[in-house]
Amino acid sequence: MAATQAGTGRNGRRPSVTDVARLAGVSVGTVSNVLNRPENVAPPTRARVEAAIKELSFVRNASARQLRSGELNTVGAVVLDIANPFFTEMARGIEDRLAQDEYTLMLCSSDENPEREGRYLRLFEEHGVRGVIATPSEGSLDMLLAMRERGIDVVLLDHTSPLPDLPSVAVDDVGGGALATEHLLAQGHTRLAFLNGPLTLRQCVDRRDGVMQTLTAHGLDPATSLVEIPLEALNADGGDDGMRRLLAADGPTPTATFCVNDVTALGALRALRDLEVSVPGEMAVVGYDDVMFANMLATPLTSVRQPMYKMGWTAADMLLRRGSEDLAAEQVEFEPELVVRASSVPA
Amino acid sequence: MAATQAGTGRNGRRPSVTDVARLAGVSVGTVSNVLNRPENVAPPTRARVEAAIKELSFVRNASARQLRSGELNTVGAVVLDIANPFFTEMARGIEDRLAQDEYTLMLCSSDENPEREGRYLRLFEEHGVRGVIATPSEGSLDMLLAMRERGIDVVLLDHTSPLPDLPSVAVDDVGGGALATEHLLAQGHTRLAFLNGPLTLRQCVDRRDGVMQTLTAHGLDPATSLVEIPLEALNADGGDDGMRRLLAADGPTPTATFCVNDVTALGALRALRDLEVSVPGEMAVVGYDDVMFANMLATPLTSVRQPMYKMGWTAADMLLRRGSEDLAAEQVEFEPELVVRASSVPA
DNA sequence: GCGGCGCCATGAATCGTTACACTCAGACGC
DNA sequence: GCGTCTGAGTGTAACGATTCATGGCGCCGC
Repeated sequence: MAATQAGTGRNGRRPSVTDVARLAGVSVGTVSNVLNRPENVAPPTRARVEAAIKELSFVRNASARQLRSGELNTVGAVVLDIANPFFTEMARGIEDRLAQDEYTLMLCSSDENPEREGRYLRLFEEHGVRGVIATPSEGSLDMLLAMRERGIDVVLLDHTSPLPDLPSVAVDDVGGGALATEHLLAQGHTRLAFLNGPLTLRQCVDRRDGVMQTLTAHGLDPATSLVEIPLEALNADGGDDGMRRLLAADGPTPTATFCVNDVTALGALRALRDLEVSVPGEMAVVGYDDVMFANMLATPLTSVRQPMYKMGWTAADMLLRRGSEDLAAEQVEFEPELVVRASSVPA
Repeated sequence: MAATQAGTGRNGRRPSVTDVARLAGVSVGTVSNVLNRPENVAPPTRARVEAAIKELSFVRNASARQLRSGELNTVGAVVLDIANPFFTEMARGIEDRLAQDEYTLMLCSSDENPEREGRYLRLFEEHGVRGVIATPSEGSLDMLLAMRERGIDVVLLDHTSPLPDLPSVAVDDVGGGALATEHLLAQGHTRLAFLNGPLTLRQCVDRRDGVMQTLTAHGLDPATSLVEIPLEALNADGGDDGMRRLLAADGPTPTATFCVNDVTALGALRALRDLEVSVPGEMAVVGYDDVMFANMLATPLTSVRQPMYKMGWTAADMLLRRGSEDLAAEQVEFEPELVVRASSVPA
């Protein structure tokens, strides 16, 4: 009997509290109490209601619930590229911290496309998320600020905050770029290449600044000692293509390449292998992020390490703590760390 | 003036259509029309309403919207592990297909934890998602079936369907396990190891079946020719640990290892490197998935390739097409493909 | 000049849940 | 025996957007 009832699905609309109330012979208020304050309902009544819920396989309607009583335990996050281990590792950190407080995460990937990012942010807001963690691309900052004006907590991730009262978790990317460059200069390289992403991304700009500052600090002129290759895409294929373009270009070929992240470095190494250029002998390579597989590559990759998991965890933590305690905006900045491996130092 | 109005945020509640209507001097119905059927509103009126929307920085409330008019263009997906490139590549496929139809994706990671998976599925249902794409772990299948009874489209991903009318996208994992085993036997190995995940996961069971069938088909007794190592975790550390346990175990050490996926194979290779065991000389290694970095490792990894992106794309496509056309349940099965590299064949 | 037709805009009803003020019965104290 | 208190359950007004039957108004054709 229960089966016939419950199994009908698909045709009628979902059962509501009213249906449950009718079946259990109580009022809707009582059903709501069973759902939300069961201790206020006498055990026999509660049992009857629970039986009715099971019988109808009733599921609360989150929209109605939220419409009536405001808040929702969901946080939205927009990252640049979900296929990049750097971002998924951060996402894990976010998710783990949110799970502690029974929050859930809506994760979206903007593909570095501001329009897509905007669409997701709007969607989050329409859904009434409690807060947003975002790795903004250029132009979307205004939208985030506007959302904050409307009362949605915002934490920037992998992006230093441009405003004192906007919390953020970041890594000193200028320092990271400098770290990589210092290392290559110390190895005796004087002609460097930089495979970089679009300058609409803050990460790319900052790492570039670090490179530039370090070069000039060492008395080198970037115009002659640095070849910049703009990448089509910040993935392995982009890196592969960038390296091929670098090697095909006119003029003296650099002896060392700094890649703006490890995934592109992976592609660059692939191109070097295919073209039979020895690493680090003919071309030293340094990446950025130190993702899981960096130390397991054919040529283990020298990389600038970022504490990805911790960054994500911290961002989520700040968001949740802000919600409850309403404390001042923190701006956490982690220090990058150079991990030297065989791709930049001869054995 | 606009600024003072819009900038107040955080204190009052969000503006509603009523506020917009009042400011524009029209009725709520007209505001709704501007939002949903702008062609039915006279241009001057529309302009007035749009100005009011901007002035108040009004954002639609998705809960109310959905409560009244049913549907919502969101699809939920639960995958086993968001940090595994196999799943993120599938997620990209899903996302790209959904974006074509202006759908959005809520992505969650169950961590192979059925309880967590159940929580996410319930959340999806409460939110009224249009459909769910899931890589189910053991036990959650019942929940998915129940959701389908209640009218939510379900597509299984990376899981063959146990029921004729439940659509699914999968890969022949028995065949994949066989492929790997055939290959190792063809290389002359007779004592194999299998680093496998929990048998609560279908993938692990099927790949194991493929191994077993192949061994017996070749007249080998699994009891003597196969060492099974159950992994603590399906990530690099789990693989590292599993390989160490394998090497430390009593009895003759196998000469070849099949890892249930590439991420664990990466860990296994790491352990072998650290313990100075040569690959493939002393130990051949085969992985599964053929993720992006498999061919770039110190020892390029032989792996069983799965069309990850295409799987995700197809699953999303089936979901969307089902919604509109209401066609019969398809059960797509892709064929795995062995990619031989240096980790299993001496140079 | 009038019926009829489009075009626009209106506003009440509606979705499912929750909060809250309320009733009612029974227990208890004096 | 009367007031009071408590615990259990009730009924209804919100929440915010959408839908749809309704009606006013101007214009066209006969």
